[in-house]
Amino acid sequence: MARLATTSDVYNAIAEPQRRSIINLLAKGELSVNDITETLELNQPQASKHLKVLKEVDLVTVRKAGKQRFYNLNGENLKPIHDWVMSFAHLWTERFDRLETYLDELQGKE
Amino acid sequence: MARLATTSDVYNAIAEPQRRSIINLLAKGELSVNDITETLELNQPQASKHLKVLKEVDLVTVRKAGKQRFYNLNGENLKPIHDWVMSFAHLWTERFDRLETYLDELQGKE
DNA sequence: TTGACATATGCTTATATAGGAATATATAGT
DNA sequence: ACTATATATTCCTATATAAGCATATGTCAA
Repeated sequence: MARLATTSDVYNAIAEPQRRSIINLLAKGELSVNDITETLELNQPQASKHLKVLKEVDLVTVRKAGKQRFYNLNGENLKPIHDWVMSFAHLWTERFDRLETYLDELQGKE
Repeated sequence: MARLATTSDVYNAIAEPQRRSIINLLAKGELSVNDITETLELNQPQASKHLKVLKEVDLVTVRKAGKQRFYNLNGENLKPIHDWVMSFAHLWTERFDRLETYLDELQGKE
């Protein structure tokens, strides 16, 4: 078997550099396919394809407006990755072990 | 072109579920190839191959001891991913915006 | 050296893309 | 209906694996 389909796995979805670039762009606010295409200097079909992958793992949502489709980042679905990577943060920052406690406080979990 | 080679990109290296499992295991301490093979119920060659990929992106290091090779997690190289994902953390936690400041303090960057 | 154990590498196969080009679909305006 | 614009989809190709299997390499012990 080959690698898992990107459409079934957020980790695979963000493994593609241009998809990360798209995510970076969308973090600033919604953009049309054309905006993304031009900013990243992609071919339009490529942009649509990457957006499709991101949509399938629910990392983005679409808003229809006339001829255009405005894509929005659905960043919450990066949280599992965040949580996973965070569990290793203590490896590069000794004082990071206080972080978890801090985060709990932040979220009011006490 | 197809996807970027896993050997050149940490994001691709961790896109493979079993490699993440290996990383999870190594987080608790160094393990031999055999330990990993048995714990994850892999074929020995597969374990070696995954470890090779992880080694090539410098996510693990090896310690030779007789016939065995003990692999150690080199978690610092997960930091770029951590940093990237962290930049979206405010999207799922409103009060997360205080986090960056906190992290700077933690690391003494002021 | 011979044998046993531990690990790495090579080969083959099936599959999953990513990109390019062409085309299809959708929507708005005239 | 016709046209222009915006976006999505299809087909094709080259490439990158991941797994399975066989085999090679490395190391220790008798």
